[in-house]
Amino acid sequence: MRESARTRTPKSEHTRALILETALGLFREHGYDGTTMRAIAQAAGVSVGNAYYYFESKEHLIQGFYGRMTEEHRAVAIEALRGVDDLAERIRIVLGTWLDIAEPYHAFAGKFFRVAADPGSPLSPFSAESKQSRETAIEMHRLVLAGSNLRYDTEIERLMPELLWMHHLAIVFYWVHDQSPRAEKSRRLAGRTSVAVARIVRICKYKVVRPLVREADSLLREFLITEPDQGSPTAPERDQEPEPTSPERPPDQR
Amino acid sequence: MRESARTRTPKSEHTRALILETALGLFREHGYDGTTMRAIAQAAGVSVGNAYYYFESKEHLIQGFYGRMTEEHRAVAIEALRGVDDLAERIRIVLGTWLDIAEPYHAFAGKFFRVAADPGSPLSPFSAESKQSRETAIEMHRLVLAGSNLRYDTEIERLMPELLWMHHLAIVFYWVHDQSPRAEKSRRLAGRTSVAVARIVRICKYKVVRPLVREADSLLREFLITEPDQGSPTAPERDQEPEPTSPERPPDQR
DNA sequence: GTCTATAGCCCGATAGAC
DNA sequence: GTCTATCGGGCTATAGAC
Repeated sequence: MRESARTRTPKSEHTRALILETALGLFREHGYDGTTMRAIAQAAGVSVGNAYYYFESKEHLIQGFYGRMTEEHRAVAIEALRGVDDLAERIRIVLGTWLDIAEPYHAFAGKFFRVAADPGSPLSPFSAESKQSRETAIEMHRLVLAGSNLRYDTEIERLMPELLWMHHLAIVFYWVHDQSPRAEKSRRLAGRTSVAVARIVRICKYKVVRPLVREADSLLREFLITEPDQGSPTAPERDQEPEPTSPERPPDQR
Repeated sequence: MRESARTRTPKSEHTRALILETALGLFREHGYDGTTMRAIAQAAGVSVGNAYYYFESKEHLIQGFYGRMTEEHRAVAIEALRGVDDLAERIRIVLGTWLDIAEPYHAFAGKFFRVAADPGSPLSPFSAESKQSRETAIEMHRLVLAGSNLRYDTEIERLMPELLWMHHLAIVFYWVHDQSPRAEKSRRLAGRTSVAVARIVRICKYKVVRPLVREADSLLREFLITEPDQGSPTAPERDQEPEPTSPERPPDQR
């Protein structure tokens, strides 16, 4: 049922990539809804059935897109971060490069986002299927911190990468709704919040906010951190886990 | 083409309500995808065409649901708030009553949320069509504040209702992903964040965080408040801007 | 303005042959 | 792995009744 992410033959790799590229091109040109699977198949020179052989559904094409973009962003961002050690600026760079790369898909991003928001969807940023992309993204934020000259509070140290990732998600959320010309508003917002985030990190040292920081830390650990073993709010992830406690998810999912 | 929200004849009101109730019942029973428009029409004893006469699309049924629930929640919450003046508790009550009311639709909430997340959708909490529900909700949070015994900082006073509303949205977001038995995790989270929010409000008085507060205020005003002034409840929306630079917004929206 | 009935388009998805 | 044929369901169209 679930074909493992990489099937080895180079032929199939090629076909898969071909279908994905074709689809993304058409999405950019005619939008997501405006592009039919038939059109994708035809443009790629394959049959509809074959397209479905590689991508379980039209939405899974989006996941392919997401994965590809995460990889590309990682490479570009790491390059752009070289030599910069101010935390705020580093954060801004990561966001800025993301906005650059995502720009061509802005119009289509709404549909992407919609699908990603469905907790049952494999495209949810919290889903098991997105794990790879998610971890790539979080890992990159770890680098953002590691390369900065800022001493941050150790209490939230472990959570910082996740927090920065969520900051990223928040900007993405804003961007999806942003209709300003070159997404200028999103860029300015990213610049401002980057500074604010860095400032918050700095402020955590002060005593007045200590209890708040501690509470935040506790909250995040209890409700957000999904990794330890089982329960993300989202889904059971490990394949070996045989349908844990809630067999009740009704027939909505596919 | 757009029939304004209330057509007065009681007959049509009744039919509309009938269709909506029937649909929600079926959604609860078979899920959103598992319920066809044909089935809804049949169960309600109307024709498919008639269902579409009242609801532009299947998704618009969700909007009807959202509006109805907002109304119901308002009534229940206001009642439950009576005599309580601790801010944290008041916030918790609003969230708790919402979770109570929403509970039966939890399984179907994923689909609801998914649609709502599409910025182009009339169902987006930020859309013109959702304005009524949105303002009802924000207005209620104004009451939450007004009835509390807490003196909050005047600088962010005007923004507080919106902020509380966003806090609410955040909890809803968590809830949608929450698979714990009676949404217990969401409830506990709501309780904890309510206290945290009240604490943040209180902390705003301290000098260390002054610059941060000012920055937050400025950020929110610039990037969040979308309605300059033009909004009367009946106002035309001013939604999609002319798009001088990129005439390419493709045919995705409806 | 409200409603029925039905035939049909379109497109995502699937079955099953090769 | 790849195809063609077909299905299911959202949505539309039409034509007419009250």
